Order: sequence, then C-alpha cells, then structure tokens
Amino acid sequence: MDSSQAVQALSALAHDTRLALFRMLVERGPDGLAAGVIAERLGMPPSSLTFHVQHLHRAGLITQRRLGRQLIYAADFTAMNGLVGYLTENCCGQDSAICAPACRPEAAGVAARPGQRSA
Amino acid sequence: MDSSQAVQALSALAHDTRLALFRMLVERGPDGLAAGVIAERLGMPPSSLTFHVQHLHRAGLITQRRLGRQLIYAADFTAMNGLVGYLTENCCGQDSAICAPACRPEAAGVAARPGQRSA
DNA sequence: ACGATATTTCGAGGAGAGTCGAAATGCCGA
DNA sequence: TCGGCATTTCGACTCTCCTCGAAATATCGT
Repeated sequence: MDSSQAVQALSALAHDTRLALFRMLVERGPDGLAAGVIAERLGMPPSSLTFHVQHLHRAGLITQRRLGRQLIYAADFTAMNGLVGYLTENCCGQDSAICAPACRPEAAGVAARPGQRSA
Repeated sequence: MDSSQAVQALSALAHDTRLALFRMLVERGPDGLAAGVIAERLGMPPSSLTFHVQHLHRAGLITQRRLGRQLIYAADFTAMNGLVGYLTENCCGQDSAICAPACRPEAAGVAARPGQRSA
C-alpha cells in the first residue's frame, strides 16, 4: 500500500455514514449484506447508498458480488489489514512500539471482547 | 475513542498534504518542527499550511507549543495509538486475527524499514 | 414476453474543503 | 519603543463532496 492508496482508503472511511456502513459489514463478516438491506438500516435512499458504497468499493475496502437480483457487499479484510499496517508502520514512530496497542499478544488470544465491539 | 472522533481523525489524515505532514512529524519525533520549516519543506504558502495544521490539531493528532516566536508542531503518538486501536477493534472483524498484520512480533523488531518511508 | 423487484446512473442543487494573497497579531532584539 | 520576523486570521474564489428524485438497467417469476 502506497501513500496514495492510503489516502483513498482513509478518505473512504472518513465519513459518518461510510464508517457506520463499513463497521456494519465487518460485523456481518464474509456473508456480506445486500444493498437494499444496508440502505434500509442506514435509513437513506438507494441512490445515496450507492454513492457511499461505490466510494468504499473504489478504495478497495469492500467487495461486490451479485446474488440473483441483489448486489451483496462485504468488507475486504485484507485491504483493511493493509491500511492498519500502513498506519502502524508509517505513522506510529520509527522505533515502533510507541504506538502498538494492536500488537498485544494477549489481545489476539482473547479477541472480540464483548464489551468493545459496541457497534 | 468514539466513532465521531475516529471520523475526525480519519478525515484529517485523508489528504495528501496532511498525510505527508503528519508522517514528517512522526519521523521527526517529539522534538517537532516549526511551522515555517514545514511550510518550506512542503512547498506551500504559510496560510495554506496553517489551514492543514489546524485540521490535524483539531483532530487531536498533533500538539502545538510555542518556542520563542516559532510555533512547534509534533505528532501526538497517543492519539494515533487510539486511532489504530479503534480501527483494529471495530473494523477488523470480531474474531480479530483476521486483520492483524500489525501484530507480527517480527515486524516490531525490524520496524521502520528504510524503503517504506519514502515520501 | 411481461410485470415486478433490486440497484445503479444521471442531473441538479446546496454545503463544505482547499487555495492563496493581504492584513493583523505575537514575540524578539536593539 | 520600534522595526522585523514567524505565524495566524480574514476574505474571496474555485472545486469537490454529499444528497436525492427520476429514469435507466439487470434479474427473476410466471
């Protein structure tokens, strides 16, 4: 991931609606969610949803697949992975460790602590 | 860090100039850099620099302190820490590990590979 | 083939971001 | 106190983002 890709991904996530949308897809996992369902949950007209979904798609943060007459969107964990990696390596200090809360081995084992993923 | 703060931080970082500015401050470390120096390095007029620097400051990503007649800006690692933590916990899947490249113990040792921090 | 459903594309409008020169503010040295 | 340097504030402009209704496209069931 280069800095231009990072800016695109950051920009895609830097909006209330889109961050909520992305988190919804992350929670849902690989199954993803149909555009209509997302629009309804977010309470916005279909055309507005398309705008945001495309923004995230262009940034490579979500995937799109067709299921009958529905379009299913799902979070692309690999891409998010890349973004977090970029931020950690380029924006968290050279001697690392300064900013590595995501790197606590304990956290990996426990994972998905109920209290933290409030939605 | 709540989602509104995350959006503000992401938005602050979601711009070529500001991402470059922030990375410059990260490289520089706690000593920080004077506004004038940053403006010169980035090749932009002082008033434009102020605009971007304030954006990052409002988002809590950088600190400001006065040194004589200069204003020194420095990266706030705690804030960046918070952002990366937020993204890891809320946008990387509940069973974590899915998106934890920042968690390779080896990476911590190597860190800041010269080739990566190009611009 | 036809009607219904799901979603996108198009077009227009308003709101906010980004840019920069000129003027104002804050701080230093003499 | 006065001139000069470092930086911010102000004002105006352009450009892109966001929003949403209406029309177009794609797929399914009959």
